[in-house]
Amino acid sequence: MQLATWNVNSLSVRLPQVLDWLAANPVDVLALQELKMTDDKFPAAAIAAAGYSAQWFGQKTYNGVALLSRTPASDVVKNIPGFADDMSRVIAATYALPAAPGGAAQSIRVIGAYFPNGQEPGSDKFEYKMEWLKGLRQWVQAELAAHPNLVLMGDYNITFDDLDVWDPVGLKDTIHCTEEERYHLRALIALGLHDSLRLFAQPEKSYSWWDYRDFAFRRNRGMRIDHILVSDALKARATACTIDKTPRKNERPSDHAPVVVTLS
DNA sequence: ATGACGGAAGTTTTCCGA
Repeated sequence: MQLATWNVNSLSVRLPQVLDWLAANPVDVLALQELKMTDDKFPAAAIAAAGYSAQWFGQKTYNGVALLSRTPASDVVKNIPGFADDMSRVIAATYALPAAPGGAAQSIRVIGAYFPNGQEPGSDKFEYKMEWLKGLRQWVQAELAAHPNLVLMGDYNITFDDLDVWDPVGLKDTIHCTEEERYHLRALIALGLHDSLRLFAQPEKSYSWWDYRDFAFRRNRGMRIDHILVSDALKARATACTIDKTPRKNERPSDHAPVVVTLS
């Protein structure tokens, strides 16, 4: 089974690339972020024609998340229960999980999330990011208790450490790299989650986002801010995790690349 | 120090992203 996450920076613009990518990478579940469209504009028919069912949660202009899947979703939740939010940032669903060898059929809980950007430490948007992170953690803790097989994936807008940053000195304490943000990321890990990418050997300077400006992709000046966190039970089944830079080489790319995890 | 690029809204310039 494969699951992936991709911030597409406008699904209207990127739909052909998403369909091309799915044709080449027929993952079981794909979480999308930054749809930047209202729900009535979601291209459900084109996605169904590609063999995927979809759950989506959009809004005008900004944000918006979706889950595309080979099998139907159940128990869909939009945004964080108990955390009032007028932005569409979270969508969760449950899917059938193929039984492990000799085991019984199971289910997998998938949470796709577009974490707040935060703009600048000390700003109102940064404060909102901190409150959102607290609300998310409280809810994910309860979800983990209910669902041993859990994946939390999306655009976290946080780096774990210097390895995730092309210029850790120049970008020290700037947005995505502050100690406050990283505290919250480690707190998610402390719930019993694991950073899929670091379970496996990776190329040096592996990033998932590059600025559109200044030839940042060509110079590999990026950050790793898109993550797939898996629960203990799924860590035992994880066999690979990769960042696919191929779509970032398209003519009109998203600024993010997809991240893919493989489970046995 | 600033802006660079890209998208949306919407109409010419502004907000926002990361």
